[in-house]
Amino acid sequence: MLAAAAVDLFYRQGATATTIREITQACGLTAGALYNHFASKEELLYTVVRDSHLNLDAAVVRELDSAGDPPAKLAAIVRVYVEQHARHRKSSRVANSEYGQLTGERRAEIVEIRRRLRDRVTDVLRAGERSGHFQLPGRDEATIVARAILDMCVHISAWFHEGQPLTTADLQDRYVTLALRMAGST
Amino acid sequence: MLAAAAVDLFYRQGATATTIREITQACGLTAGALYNHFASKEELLYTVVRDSHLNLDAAVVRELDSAGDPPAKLAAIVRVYVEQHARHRKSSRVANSEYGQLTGERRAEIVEIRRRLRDRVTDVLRAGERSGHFQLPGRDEATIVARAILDMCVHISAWFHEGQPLTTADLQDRYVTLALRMAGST
DNA sequence: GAACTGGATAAACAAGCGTTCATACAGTAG
DNA sequence: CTACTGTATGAACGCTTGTTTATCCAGTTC
Repeated sequence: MLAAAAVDLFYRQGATATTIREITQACGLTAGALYNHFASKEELLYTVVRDSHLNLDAAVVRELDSAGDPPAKLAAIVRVYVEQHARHRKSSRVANSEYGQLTGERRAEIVEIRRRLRDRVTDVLRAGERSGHFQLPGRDEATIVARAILDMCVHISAWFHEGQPLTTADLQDRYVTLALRMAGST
Repeated sequence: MLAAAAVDLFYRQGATATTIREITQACGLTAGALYNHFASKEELLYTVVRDSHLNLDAAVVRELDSAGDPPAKLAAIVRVYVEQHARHRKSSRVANSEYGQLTGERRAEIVEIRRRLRDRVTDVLRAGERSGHFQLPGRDEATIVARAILDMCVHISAWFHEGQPLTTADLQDRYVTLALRMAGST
């Protein structure tokens, strides 16, 4: 409940610009009540950001396992990313734009998850390059193309919202096509 | 000088998390001195954000005029975007991630510039679709493909920094290729 | 040299921040 | 009934925030 209110406010105003009193008031509580559930404002942000990243990572792993060749794997990843950033756009956007406010170990943990997520895409692109399924636009380009694909997928959360005429499923189809084209899928 | 220090701090910490005293201290001044140059913290942010947007817009218009067919125009836009977001990554990133903190008329002005920038890309994609240079992945997809291309270009500023082995010029070439592939350039 | 200007200062301001704490109260267990 | 746990409260804490103000000083202009 508190976490949900926090996501909503962080999404609209940014985490730094959002007040403990705003968050608790949105749940009909007073400021002090928050500290029965979270040790600090940063821990609350950390919880929200980590949950979003872990959900995404788990979904990617799940879909990756049940996909076959590199094009199928890339399509699966893109499908998951679009789904996550379209359907849970508030928490996803908070996760992506506010994780930098974390400090120390918490920040390091999130950065590590993000590196892992990026590597999964890079690995698929490299495998596809070797197998001849993909033709990337340069030498050792997998990391760059991975970043480009992820940037375009992640930032859906900044502008998309479900409704006429474009559904999440539509968006998934379009973005899979775009990603495969970027990879030079044959 | 003050604006440059502000860009640097906004880039590293976010605008809300950055203090007037931090900005002025970075220039060897005290807090009050800022108000000889800017009416408020928001006006300082506004100046920084607007300058970045206007520079980008001017560069896009200039290059667009001297490019021929739709593929050349799309390539020109991507070149400008990559250049701007790679070489001036701090101010670009601040412009893109902090403009939402502006309020009222100032915010409306920036939102309008951003819409115009997006429309320039959409128009090129539509023209290329009509002329047969492009084949977009669906019906009336120009707006979506435009967003995807811009998202991937803009967010270079979050991870790129000039150096070995990848130069800005390299990145421009790669991203032009990616964008043309996304548009289904023949 | 008098008048004016632009820009700097230290000090203060009210408001708001995240956080703590003593207290209270409802529900559950023994 | 008693003890305990979980959670809420309101008031306070010390600190920081953006901003204002009276004052000062170095140049420039006449």
